[in-house]
Amino acid sequence: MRGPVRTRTARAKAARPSPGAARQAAPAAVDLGPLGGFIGYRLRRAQLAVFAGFELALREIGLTAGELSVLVVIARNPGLTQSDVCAALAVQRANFTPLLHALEADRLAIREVLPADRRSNALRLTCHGREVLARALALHERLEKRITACLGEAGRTQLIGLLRKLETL
Amino acid sequence: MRGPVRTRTARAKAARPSPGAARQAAPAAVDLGPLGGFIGYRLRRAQLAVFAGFELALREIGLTAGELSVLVVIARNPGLTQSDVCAALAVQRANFTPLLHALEADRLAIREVLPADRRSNALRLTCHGREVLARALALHERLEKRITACLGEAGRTQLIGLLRKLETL
DNA sequence: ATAATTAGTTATGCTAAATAACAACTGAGT
DNA sequence: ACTCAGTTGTTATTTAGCATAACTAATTAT
Repeated sequence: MRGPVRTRTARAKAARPSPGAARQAAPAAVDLGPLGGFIGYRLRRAQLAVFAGFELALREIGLTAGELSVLVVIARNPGLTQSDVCAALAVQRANFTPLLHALEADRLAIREVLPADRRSNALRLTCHGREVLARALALHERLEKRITACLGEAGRTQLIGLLRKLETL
Repeated sequence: MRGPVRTRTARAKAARPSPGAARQAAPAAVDLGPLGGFIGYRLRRAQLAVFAGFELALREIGLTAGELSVLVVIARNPGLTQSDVCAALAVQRANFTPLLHALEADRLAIREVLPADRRSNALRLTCHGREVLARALALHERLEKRITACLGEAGRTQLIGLLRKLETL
């Protein structure tokens, strides 16, 4: 069963110093060479950290980053079709279907067949969906706060600007 | 067979205007709402673009981003163990094994059992590996050039600094 | 009508990433 | 010398993200 509130895998095993632990010699500081200057590498490492933070922040709601993004877009643009959302978020239509069905199964969103064009569905949030979204956004806000604390307000704004430019590469 | 030069999937289908093409009404500009300010979202979009650029740039060599990063690290730090590389690149040891074996099968790297500790392997590049790495780095340079053209030299430096900060979130 | 397109779906494959379990090996303490 | 906890690399398995091809149903152009 996949309710709107899902508990992910329980992590955190509390790494004890452990008695017979062989104390690691200083990690020897591996030289990354040119890799450290690769934007792609830095993006991957940063994304790993941010996504870990995301999962931590939204654990109690149990929404995926992808699911949250879809909820936000539907909330802001009720009546969009699946293709519209897919185009907006750069998701393949084929991959969007199961994601949306999951949201529907959780009673967060509904697909409404349009009489005008019976091929496409108008997407809307349920009341419950709006509530969950509001909670999720509040939780997510904490993550962004953490990021702002890490980068500074100016740094955060700069970063977004730079990443947006990269998207048009 | 998986040679050092692999041709990935052939894309680029040249979207023709096509005769009976229904001219899309203006895409209606979906409102992303707060999503546009999510660092995680921006990271994903940027990474998509950069990785697409990576694949394009390295197509003729056929190295994965992960593979290239491993080659760079081994080249710079000959004799590292698998665990060392994994720690340096934030890769699971279990996932590293097949990656390394692929590099070995392509005669780019070798595993040398240490008499001192017969559990671990010292990793080195073959001559061929060094050659391929040099070519790969040259090709990758083009990508970084494109990125610099997109962000400016200052922007590129800023971005790397900001992403590094994010890694420690 | 008929041909071409579009919207959504299904099936499938690939890669990255995570986890658990295991054998071989090491080293520290008794 | 021996035990035992810990490490190294491996295998197997699972999951998520992204991609492509092929299909149905509905729509539009000619």
